[in-house]
Amino acid sequence: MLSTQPVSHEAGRQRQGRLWSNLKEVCDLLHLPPISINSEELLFQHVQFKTGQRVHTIGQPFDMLYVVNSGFLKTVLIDEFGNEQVLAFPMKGDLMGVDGIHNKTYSSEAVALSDCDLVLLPFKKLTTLGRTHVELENMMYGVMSRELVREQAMIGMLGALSAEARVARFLVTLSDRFSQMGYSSKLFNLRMTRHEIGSYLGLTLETVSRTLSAFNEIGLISVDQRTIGIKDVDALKSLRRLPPSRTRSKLPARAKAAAAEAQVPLLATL
Amino acid sequence: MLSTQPVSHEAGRQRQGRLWSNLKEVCDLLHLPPISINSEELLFQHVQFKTGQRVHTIGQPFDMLYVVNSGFLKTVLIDEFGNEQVLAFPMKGDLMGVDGIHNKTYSSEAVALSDCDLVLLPFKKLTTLGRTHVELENMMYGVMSRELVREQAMIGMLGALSAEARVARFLVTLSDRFSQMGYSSKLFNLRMTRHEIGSYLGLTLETVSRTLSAFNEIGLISVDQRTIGIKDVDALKSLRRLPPSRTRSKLPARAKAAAAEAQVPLLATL
DNA sequence: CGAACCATTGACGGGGCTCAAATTGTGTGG
DNA sequence: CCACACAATTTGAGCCCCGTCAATGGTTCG
Repeated sequence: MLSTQPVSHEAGRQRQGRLWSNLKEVCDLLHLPPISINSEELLFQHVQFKTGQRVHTIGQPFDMLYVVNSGFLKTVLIDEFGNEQVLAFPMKGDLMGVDGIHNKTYSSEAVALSDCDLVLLPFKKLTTLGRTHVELENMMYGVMSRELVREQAMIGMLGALSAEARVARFLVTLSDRFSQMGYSSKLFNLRMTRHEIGSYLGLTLETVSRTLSAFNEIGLISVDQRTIGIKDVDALKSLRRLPPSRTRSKLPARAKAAAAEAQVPLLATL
Repeated sequence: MLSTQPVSHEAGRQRQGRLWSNLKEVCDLLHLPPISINSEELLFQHVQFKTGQRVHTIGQPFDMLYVVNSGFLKTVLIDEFGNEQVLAFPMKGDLMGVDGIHNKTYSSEAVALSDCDLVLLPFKKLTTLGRTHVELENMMYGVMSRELVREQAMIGMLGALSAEARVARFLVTLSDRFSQMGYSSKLFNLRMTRHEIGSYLGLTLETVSRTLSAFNEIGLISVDQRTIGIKDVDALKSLRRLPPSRTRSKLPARAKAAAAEAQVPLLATL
């Protein structure tokens, strides 16, 4: 039902019956300092996608980047057996399509999980413009680097955290994102299935479901189908565990602040 | 010992007592089409690092990209407990430092696993130059996008493959890389410890060790400490398994070629 | 209103982590 | 060059987390 999703598109204006955004609005969306560019007339077109529609598919010729203005999506890899591997859940302010630059074809698939409004960024246009506007060029590099850092963090999580910790982090991250977007950080609806969450976190859907139920029972959250209430953010944030432990480096003087106080004793002890 | 490591540096020339490379040589190193740029005099300095030395550390101000000309390294994340998470094992032709563009500080640490020779690419110089040379700019975007795609594949692996499959893939990838570099693809030395491999693959060092021993026993490889002999590449390549299975998408008509013939029945059945 | 799809929960087993010890390799100082 | 300390690797035993299989009920949508 998407009841909590706003229909208003702050960024964007009508023109020729469609929505368009100027560069400043795109920068705002990406959480980047606005670029003082003379060409105020530079506009980017929006496109709408309905739930279930594909924004781009694997192998499709690349020519566009996309910025999410509203709505929720998933990006997935498809392996040789047809299995989906969820890579991310892009939402407002996220950039999509960067993986297509290399090879000139998209290497992932983007699917709308709800009705979406996306800003189209023709890549050629962007680079051409960047050549004369240093700030734009820096923005491009910055955004791509940010994506890379994000993925590195993801690798770190998949490589080092337990199922409980992954789910907890997932919830905290979602909460933060919703908060950024002006929604409640304490109560929100998941736009994806347990299956998709599991794929994203490297877990099965049953483990995701069980972990959510466990969090619910000990009062960290409330769960009702796709409605999640965050009850104890701090507990969720500090919930860790190190299955591949003994992975400690021998340079203890490194942790910026061994300020990691006593951790929640994890669920098993309850 | 590094007995199999060549001391020669194909790319690079002496000048002022140091090694320098021009743009064409850098492109070759990165496996990119050579850029026909007029400034033949454009040279990039090399720097040498000894085993154990850090190329850059987390938080250090960013201003350089690095291309590996020879030697082996690891890039790592450090979590709040001081634990290392290995992100990659850069070797000849790999680019390092891209994660530093965003935030102007490196978000990972690069450590030399052997004596190394790196080409320094001052980022400012690169972008400035890219503004007047479209090809160079495209190269920059392309390389960054390639890194991103690589990390996406890594996420897919960590999220979907069993321990055996991860180790098998790791070996095949290494074999390919060594082959590319002109070494034997059938016999090579690991430059990293079991611990580092485990961190990279999201496993414990014991699991890595046991898996290698198991591969050895069934004749897929030979193992003697850090010397690996590849006996049956095809078996290693086709060795998969899908712990988070049932992850099959409901659109079976997708797999580009259900050409996935019968797989090796995995170790457990032997 | 029925047919998918989705979520929850239980039972069970095994893959991989933990703890432990023995062996071998590696680096450093005398 | 050798001896010693330490790091790396291997291997075993045990167990627990989480994947697998299965059944039920709820939700959605044509």
